[in-house]
Formats: sequence, C-alpha cells, structure tokens
Amino acid sequence: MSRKRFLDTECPVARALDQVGDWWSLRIVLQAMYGTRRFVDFQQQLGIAKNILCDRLSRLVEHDVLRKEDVGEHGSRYEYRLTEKGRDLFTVVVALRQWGDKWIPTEFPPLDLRDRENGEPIQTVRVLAEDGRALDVRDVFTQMDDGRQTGS
Amino acid sequence: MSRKRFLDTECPVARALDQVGDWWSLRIVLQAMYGTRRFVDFQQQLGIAKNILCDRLSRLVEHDVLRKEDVGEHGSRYEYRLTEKGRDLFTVVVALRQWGDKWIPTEFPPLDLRDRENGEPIQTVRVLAEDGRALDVRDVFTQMDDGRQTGS
DNA sequence: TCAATCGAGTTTCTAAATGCAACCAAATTA
DNA sequence: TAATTTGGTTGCATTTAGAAACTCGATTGA
Repeated sequence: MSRKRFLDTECPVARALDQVGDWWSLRIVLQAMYGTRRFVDFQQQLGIAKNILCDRLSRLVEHDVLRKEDVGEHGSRYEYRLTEKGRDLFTVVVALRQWGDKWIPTEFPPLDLRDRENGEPIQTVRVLAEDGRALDVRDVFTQMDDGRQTGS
Repeated sequence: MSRKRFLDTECPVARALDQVGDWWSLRIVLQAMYGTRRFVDFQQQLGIAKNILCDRLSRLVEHDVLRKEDVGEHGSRYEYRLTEKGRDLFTVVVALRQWGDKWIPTEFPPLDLRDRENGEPIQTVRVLAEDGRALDVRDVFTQMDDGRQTGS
C-alpha cells in the first residue's frame, strides 16, 4: 500500500515531517541554504537521481518551501530559491547539524558555522525557558486543551 | 537499487538524517519523549505496521538513540527508552514542532509546550550568535578547513 | 549554418521498502 | 486449562527509489 502521510494530524511534528521528512528534502533545503539554486547544481552536489530530484523539488515548491523562478539567462532557465517558510527551517537544520557533529563524529572536522558580523562561532541551539534557562526533555510538559498534561 | 545511505559523509546533517531521517524514526523518538516505552503502545499511538516498527526500533537501538531494557514484569517484557543521544534530539524535535505549528496550521490548536518549573510557555528555538543576537540563514557562513567560506 | 552542448526534465526498468494480515511462542491472567 | 498479552516473524501485493537512457528547446562553437 502507499506510504502513510501525516497530513492533518494533530501533531505538528508529523505535519512537518510530511513536508520535509524524507531522505532528501532537508538536504535539498540545506543545499539551498548554502546558495545552490539550479537543478544541475543540486543534482551534482547531492548525487541524487534526476527523477527523484525533480519530484522532491516540485513537492517543496508545492509546499511553499522553495519558489521556482524563471530566469531567462543563457541556458539556465530556472532557479529554486528558499521562501520565508524554507528559510525558517534554518533552526531545524542547524540543530540537526549540531546533533550530527556531536553524536556521529567522523574523521572530518565538525562544520564550523560562524557569525557573518564578527566571524565568531555560533551558539549551540537549545530549548530555552522564558527566563533563559536551558531545558531538557524532562523539564517540559504539554498543556492539552482539555486540561490534561503530558510529559516524559 | 538500494536506497542511498549518507554514512561517513562530510555533512553532519546527512549523517544525522541517515540515523533518524526516515518517515518514522523521529516520530518514534517524539513518542518516546512523551513517555511511551512499550512496543504495543508505540504501535497503537503511531498507527505503524508492526514489522516496520520492529525494524525502526532495532535501527534506533543499533544507533544508540534508544536502549532496549528487559523488564520482567507481568507480560510486558521490554522497554525502549531514550539514551542521552536520543534525549539530545529534543532540540531538533522542538524546532520541527514549532516550524510545523507556524507554517502548517490546522484546525487543531498549536501544541503548547511548557516549563515544568513554572508552567510558562517556552521560547521559540532559534540560532543565536555568541552575543545572543538571533541569526538568520544569511547571517552565517561556513568556515572551511582550507580557508574557503561558504554562505547563502 | 550545422553540430555539439546544456539545462531541465521524462521514461523505462529493476531493486528495495512499505503495509496488511496471518501466524507464532513464551508468559500471564481468568 | 483456555484465553490474552507482548513482542515479534513471514508472505504477499503495492509503492517508491534509483540508474541509465532518452527528449526537447535554447545556446554556444566552429
């Protein structure tokens, strides 16, 4: 049977994963954040099959994560660029990147993301309480509309 | 051909996605953060096929995101619990959840995550500069080991 | 001007993953 | 002793992923 989709579920994580939760989409978004815009460049940089790239790009455009622009220049006809929604995945991507660097180290050095303003490394992304304390899974609960509380 | 895996690539996002980047894994981790521990509970709460759940749980255990514990109590024999590595996905999950709530709204109210200490809502997860400024994609660049700089 | 190339795809075909349902076996409960 | 619970495995049909070949209009190059 067809793969289950998570549309219209109460869980926002599920809805998010429905739009960007497959093997390639987040990597395409990441590439776009690095500045890649053209079909061939995505294809070469990611080593993805063209039909899959095609499919993913249209899905991302459909979900308004990317915008497809017709640029009439010398042979390169389209550009795929991040929308505000797509740019807003920055936090997710950086969190994932930091998690990968921390927990799945390799012989490669961790990628070094820096502040353009002063060249300093950025902070580790964390979940913060209103007053600025860093929070762990166990420090939070979910307030349900019916008054119930869920927590780990 | 076999699905591409991203192991041992320079990109930490790719490595992370290799371990938790499929349709179900992050949702299983999320469920575990809600407190779910037993096979049948994951199965019912997620509506996932048993063989797929089996496969994903063992993959997550193999990657040390979950730990499988034998608990000899009344018929329930195993518990799957988050390791520190798994718990550390909290940031990613919360970022994804906030993104989903912001950009894929539904008739359901946004899930309301609160600080256990004082019942206050938590902050939106953001990428911060060393001095605390919130950063966008365009405010950062990647410092490569060879001195090159990449940015969007 | 006419062939080669490029950019952005389709098409075709095979291998693999997904999902459902049925089955299984140990331990527990009724 | 029979039925249930838990945590699976097996078989099978349906999708999906991926590689390679093909298309097709615009552009470059000789």
